[in-house]
Amino acid sequence: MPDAFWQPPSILLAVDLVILTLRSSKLHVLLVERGIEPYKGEHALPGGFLNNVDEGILAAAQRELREEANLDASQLHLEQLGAYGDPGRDPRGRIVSVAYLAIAPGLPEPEAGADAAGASWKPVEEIDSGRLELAFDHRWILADGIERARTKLERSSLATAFCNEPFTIAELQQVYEAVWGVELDPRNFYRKVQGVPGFIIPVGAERRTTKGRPARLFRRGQQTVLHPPLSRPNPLTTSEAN
Amino acid sequence: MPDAFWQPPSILLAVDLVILTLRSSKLHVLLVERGIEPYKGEHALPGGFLNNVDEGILAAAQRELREEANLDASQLHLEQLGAYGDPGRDPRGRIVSVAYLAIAPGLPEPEAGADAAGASWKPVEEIDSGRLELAFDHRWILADGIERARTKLERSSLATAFCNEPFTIAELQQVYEAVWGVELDPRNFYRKVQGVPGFIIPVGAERRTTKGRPARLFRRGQQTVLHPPLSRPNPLTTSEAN
DNA sequence: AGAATAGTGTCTCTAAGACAGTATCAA
DNA sequence: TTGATACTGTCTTAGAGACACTATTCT
Repeated sequence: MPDAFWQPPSILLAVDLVILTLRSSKLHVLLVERGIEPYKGEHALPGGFLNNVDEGILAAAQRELREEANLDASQLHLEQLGAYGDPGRDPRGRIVSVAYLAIAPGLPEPEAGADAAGASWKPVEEIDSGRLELAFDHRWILADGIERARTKLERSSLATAFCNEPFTIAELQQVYEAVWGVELDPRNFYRKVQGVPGFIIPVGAERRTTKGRPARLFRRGQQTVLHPPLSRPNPLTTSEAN
Repeated sequence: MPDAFWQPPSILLAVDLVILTLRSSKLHVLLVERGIEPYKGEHALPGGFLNNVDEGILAAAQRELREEANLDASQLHLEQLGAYGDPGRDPRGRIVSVAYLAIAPGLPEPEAGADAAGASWKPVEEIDSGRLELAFDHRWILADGIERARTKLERSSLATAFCNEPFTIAELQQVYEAVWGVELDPRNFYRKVQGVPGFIIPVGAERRTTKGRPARLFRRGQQTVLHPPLSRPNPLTTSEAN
């Protein structure tokens, strides 16, 4: 029990970014190679400390997005994941990190030529298969970010944040398949996506150059909450797993 | 851009608790009356600073749950909501608060006879109708907590955390009705709830004393993710609202 | 018997999933 | 024409919602 002379402890606050995108139909995350100790040379989520005591947490996340990933926060989906503050998560001392989830469309440049050298997109599969290790507790932050994206695809229009406008329905389907890690029937996907009012809007001009029949082009609709939802295929229940 | 002599700013870290329960079929939240400035005399969420630099954030939340609400964290659902750290949210300086959502079954005692005098259950309706104002940004934290509970009722067994065991299906229905703020058809509710494998388990002994036919009693099942989900009645879409 | 609460059955409609078939391009 | 991709239609089944009905208690 704190007495009259007790003072609350001071803590260092950082932000970390889980930036997801789709590259060649696979879910990727932006990682940086750490230039300083601890974990020097290892891969980590981009992030950093608050600049000063007056900087907002979201503002810090937006700044890091620009500095470390060369991305413009105003064009991206950005939401808070939560605070990660286990004592001992950072060997330098008590550091609490607020993690943010950012969703970016496929970028033209392979990676950002930003301040932080060594930023690169990595397939998330390499991390949760254990082939690629992350510094600190970033593996768990990433897992939480992916899980957040997975569930939000069902009832929100988050999937369109992975796409450059205009996009085709097949591109949108690739988003769902990559994030959920499943295959979807294109025919049913077409019907369902088109049936959600305000999800995607056909842009007058159609077609695009590939092989085969040209696809209609769409842009994001105004609706952010999807009804009916695009439900994820049944996860196995514990009783069904055998 | 930080130079070589730059040091990250130190910050004070607090935890705040959104503790929800059901009292006479209405959703209630536990509030304390602040005994010190700022906002002295006003209502606020229970919470407080980290005790020391080695205390975990979750541990601090569990401690506050015990100190301020006299509740045993090991018996309760407790999950993190997120970090609230806008500069200016606390007039004492830069204080970042990590909010937690706790779900408690209806307690036998009307309120906790704990250290913090003046703790009391308030209907959440009084707050978001604006009749009761909260200190700091606690109104928004509470709103986020309620929203989290609402969405988690659909796909998780969170609803049972509001119930003392054993419980009846009608009691469980009241949870859904109070949190969602809707009326549900009891007959359809029975069918759906019973149809979710592992959600609720009939405890051998049935019946209970009321007026009318005795109700069968249930306890929580082992399944935490519900399939099929209990879907919330359609929110009006923007196009439907007129 | 009547009121009250608990629980079942049945019908309709929407939406999910499976899958056949058609359309429009390039080579 | 063939191959490839885009898109449409149709059937079956699961689940949502509406609502009539039966069951078991108390007074």
